[in-house]
Amino acid sequence: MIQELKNNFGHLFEAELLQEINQVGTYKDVAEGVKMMEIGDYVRSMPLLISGAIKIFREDNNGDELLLYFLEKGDTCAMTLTCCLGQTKSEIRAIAETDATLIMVPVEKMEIWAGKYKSWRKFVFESYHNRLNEMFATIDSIAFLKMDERLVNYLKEKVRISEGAIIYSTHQEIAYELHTSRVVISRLLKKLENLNKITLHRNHIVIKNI
Amino acid sequence: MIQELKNNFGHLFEAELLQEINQVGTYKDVAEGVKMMEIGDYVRSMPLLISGAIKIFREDNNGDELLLYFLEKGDTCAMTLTCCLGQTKSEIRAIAETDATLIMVPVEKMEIWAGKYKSWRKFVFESYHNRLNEMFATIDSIAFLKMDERLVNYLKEKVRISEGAIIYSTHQEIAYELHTSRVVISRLLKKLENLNKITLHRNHIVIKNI
DNA sequence: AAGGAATTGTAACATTTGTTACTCCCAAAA
DNA sequence: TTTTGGGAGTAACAAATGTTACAATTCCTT
Repeated sequence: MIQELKNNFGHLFEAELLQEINQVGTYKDVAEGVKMMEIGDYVRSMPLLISGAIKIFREDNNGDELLLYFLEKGDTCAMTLTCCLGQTKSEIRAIAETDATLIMVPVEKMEIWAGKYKSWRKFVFESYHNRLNEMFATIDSIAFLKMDERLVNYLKEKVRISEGAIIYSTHQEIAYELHTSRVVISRLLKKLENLNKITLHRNHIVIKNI
Repeated sequence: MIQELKNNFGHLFEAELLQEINQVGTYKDVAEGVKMMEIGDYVRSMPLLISGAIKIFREDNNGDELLLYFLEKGDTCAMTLTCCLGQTKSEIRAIAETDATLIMVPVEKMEIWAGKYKSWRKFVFESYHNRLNEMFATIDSIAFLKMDERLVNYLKEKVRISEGAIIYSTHQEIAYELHTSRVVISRLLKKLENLNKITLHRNHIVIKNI
């Protein structure tokens, strides 16, 4: 594990901290599609993402979902950070977008390290900063953009995350994540296909030049 | 100033930290309507809000605004926190919603105190947590609610912040903050008036039973 | 007092988004 | 092979929101 740690967090943390993480952290593999955290859950450990991607959702009272953002290699979950300290429930749902590997760190360490290591503080603050910025991007998207532009951004993000030009999603799944209806997504996707930006297939979409 | 500090932050910080804040912080009064931070600004000091309320805006490329949330007594600005450390620009605009008083703390202290005082770390983490939760509320609002419900929530929040049943805003101002058009707001306000929940006047709105 | 700007009310219409209903197609299961 | 269910295409319609236009009112300035 220490090697994985160095590869992904070596530039952030000093050797001593890496060593501590190595001692108390536990390795964890998560398969694509697995729910890693549910709204209302209490959090007992803090994830450091080594590989793969996690998608973070918000849900309203009617069970309607909205994709907020993705976590990637080198990220951690900002919600976890304060949930630990404050003993509050999770406000979000986390689902593995791809197969992922993480290191789980016991929550007690988080606060201890924050007092002990400047690099850890920097990491935690930057995590918050990144998450806030992603929330801003999400808000910009839903507040200022129309659904067709939101869809294009979504497709771009999916391509970036999956590192391939094929998106394996159904129209219904996309509709859930953007909080709209399947018919609306089908309509807009068809427009994009007519513009020669994508090609549509059953269960997958090929991105050509978005 | 030390007395103001004790009143507003005494339950959070130990005496030694209060003393430090008192030594390096400077008092600042801000009049209602004054712009306190602009998008793109670099931040050099961190505000601790003693009284009054600050409204935080997001803006898109076309200059369209959206109200994100309010800061109140005992709050600080989460953006400032990481902008300081990371030397990044502000992503938001801050405008005094009411007359306000704050204590400005030099940014260098923030990181130093984070290493030195557990209570300061707790304060900073909780600030992030609160801001994230406010962003969630904002996202819920624009993603899941229709404009009439958003408007009602907005009016409730305004009443709460101003601690009075009269809102001194024009329809146009409300439209800007909710990122819609004046006509839409006038239409919805009129409906609320017909439901006997508010009464409309030139330049102000009386909230009866929302 | 007159003029002008800001505020509000309202109608008419356009656009965007959501909903319903039906079709066809494909793939896995029986 | 037939059945079954999910995925996708599309039309028709409904609802929500945005836009334009104009009138009426109030307030401030000249």
